[in-house]
Amino acid sequence: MTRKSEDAGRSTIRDVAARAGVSASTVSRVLGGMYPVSSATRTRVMRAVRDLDYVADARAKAVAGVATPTLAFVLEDITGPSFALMAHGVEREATRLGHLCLVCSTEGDVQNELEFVEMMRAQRAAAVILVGGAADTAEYRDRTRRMADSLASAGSRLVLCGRPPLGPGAPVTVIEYDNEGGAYALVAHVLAQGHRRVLFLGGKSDHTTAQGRERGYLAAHRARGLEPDPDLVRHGDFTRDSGHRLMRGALKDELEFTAVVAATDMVAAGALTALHEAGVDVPGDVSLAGYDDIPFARDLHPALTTVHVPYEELGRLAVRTALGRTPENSDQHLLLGTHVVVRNSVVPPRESGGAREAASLG
Amino acid sequence: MTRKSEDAGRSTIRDVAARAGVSASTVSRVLGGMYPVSSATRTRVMRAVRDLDYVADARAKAVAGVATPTLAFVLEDITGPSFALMAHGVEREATRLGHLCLVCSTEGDVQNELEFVEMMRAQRAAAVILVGGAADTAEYRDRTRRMADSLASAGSRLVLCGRPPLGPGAPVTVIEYDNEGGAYALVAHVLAQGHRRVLFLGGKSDHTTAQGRERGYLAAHRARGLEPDPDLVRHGDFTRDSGHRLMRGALKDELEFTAVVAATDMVAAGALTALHEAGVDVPGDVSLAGYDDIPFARDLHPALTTVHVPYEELGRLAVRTALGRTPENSDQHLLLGTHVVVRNSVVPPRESGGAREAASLG
DNA sequence: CTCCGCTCGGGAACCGGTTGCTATCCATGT
DNA sequence: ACATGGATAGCAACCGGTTCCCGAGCGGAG
Repeated sequence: MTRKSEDAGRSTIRDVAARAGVSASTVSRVLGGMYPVSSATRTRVMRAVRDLDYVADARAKAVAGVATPTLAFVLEDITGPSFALMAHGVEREATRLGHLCLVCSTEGDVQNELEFVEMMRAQRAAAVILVGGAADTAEYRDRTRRMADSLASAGSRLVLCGRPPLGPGAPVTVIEYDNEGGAYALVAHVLAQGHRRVLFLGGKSDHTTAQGRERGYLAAHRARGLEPDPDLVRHGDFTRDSGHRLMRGALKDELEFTAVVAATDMVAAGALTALHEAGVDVPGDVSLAGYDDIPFARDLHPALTTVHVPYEELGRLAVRTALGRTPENSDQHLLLGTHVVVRNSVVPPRESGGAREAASLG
Repeated sequence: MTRKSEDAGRSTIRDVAARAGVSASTVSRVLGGMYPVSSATRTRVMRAVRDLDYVADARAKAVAGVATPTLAFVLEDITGPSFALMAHGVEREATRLGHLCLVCSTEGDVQNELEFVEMMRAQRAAAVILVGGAADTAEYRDRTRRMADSLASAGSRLVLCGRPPLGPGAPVTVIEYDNEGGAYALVAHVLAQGHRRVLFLGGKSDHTTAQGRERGYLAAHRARGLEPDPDLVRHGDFTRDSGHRLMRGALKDELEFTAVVAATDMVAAGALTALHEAGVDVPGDVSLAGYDDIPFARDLHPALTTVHVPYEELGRLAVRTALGRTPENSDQHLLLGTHVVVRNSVVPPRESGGAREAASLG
């Protein structure tokens, strides 16, 4: 009868006070715990709190100066495995540090991003983490710079996570991974197996992540004194469907190659399926490599050789750095390492063969 | 010089008022837009707002009665593909409806869940969405019921999404999908191909989602007058590693079967890899089916026959229903359909053969 | 028997907004 | 010329908390 029968909506601290026969200040103090209160009073108050199922309004507390620290992260689409990994890292670390965690997916729309950052400023979020590559245009830098300043002047902080850094002096924390280096190492590995015509299935050509991986591809060739045939690099996006489409196109064009390097594991997965559909054996006829080392990579058949990116760690680091209190490290820029993980999808080429013959036999 | 030179932290509405030479009320009104203000005043105020880069504190607004609607969802681990899909649906629909979106992953810890729900109550979230199966114990019902009441009395709402429903009368919205039905249809399909010994790789035996799928497996057999060999159902969890381990175990035990039904696509992926490793051909020697229809399922080789679950729609519906204003539909319970999607991993069994012989030959 | 200091609780101001009520100004209508 | 009223802007109260400051009661020391 007593317990929670008198709901009728959220109760205030004054309701509790009235029920306990004390003042609101006293309730606040026993809940705060940092103030001497007689145990009799404490008991009465606690009882009233339980009876009313009272929880102090976090927004009101915030206004009064006792904020619930909050942090936001925005990505394009949480559905992508590598994004999900980062999100997980961010979320874990944030809650470990006692922060609430707001998400927003922009679906690639700049306008959404802008609006969301504005909301976060209104929420007085401790930090806003922008995740994932983007086109590095002047407009991008300008816009992002403005967000950074705006956030900074509100006592908040912008974090760029795997996203093109701004010029120096911007109040921004940047966490990246060695994107180009990973691609370089991977392609070097493929080349070392003896492949000479390796097809590159890239992403959008203005997307910095895609660019970095393509640069690695080129650099690895040049380091061996090779100049890759321009016909061998094709552009799409980072989706599974793009890999499938691009691969089918390459097959139809009767392009000659003995290995394929995909810009992401998703692209590789699509490409692999297209290869299977065309009757091309992987890695027998054609070797295949991916990028990201998403959990699924090892369950592809053959298990995918790829480059490991510490996505979850990236996310964790992003929040730890953003929330790091030391003021001297204000404009940090971190770079995490990547490494290739060798599985079964890349082997030396046959003396003769490759995609063209395999497909025409199929 | 003028612009944003006078940062020094967030500015208040009174700063803006002072700079524009008006009162705080006036600033509030021009920002609110719903009150007649002379255009001269409006201009001065807007200019001050821009100069100071002012954004009203959302928490203060909330206290004053103009809340930013917020909604929370909590899941075990956003890294799982089906969870990610639901998260995406939730997030999309929430922002479409103008809500902010808080996340929390519990890592399976009940304590975390409880604490988070309490925070959400303090935040006055419009709804809290609990995602993913759980053990349906008395303790679970009791605890969840308590959360529901607590939230309800604070004017909020608990949504159970793919999670065991409470008894009637609980102030809860439940969104489920036809878990057992999907499994039934899938196993019926496998049986219809002629398989008689089908191995079931299940999840935790107290987990309701796992139970539902297992019930479907059993029911499909019985509908045909078959009683499956108890040795053919094995329990693990819903991870890729579990599938791998279970499959290896079954192979080592020289269990006889011609088809495998995995409780999730992840489990199927692990099992498939184990099968490949043992030199068993899929679907030649053994057929394989999964559950969830995660995007990756069709890039497995062979492309995985599985049952499609409308996860994203589930998430969208969860928020739409939770936020649905009609008060008559207070204790809603929705059930979404599932359907099997036939790909290449299930074919009729060979006259003789199956896993045992294939493995011993390999 | 005072006086002092400590413990404990209440009143009121404040946080950063919103909004009801009121006062002023100015342009009409007659 | 005066009443009338619409358009604007300001004052002050309020939202739900926290905390500063102060006073009351009480026990021990001098």
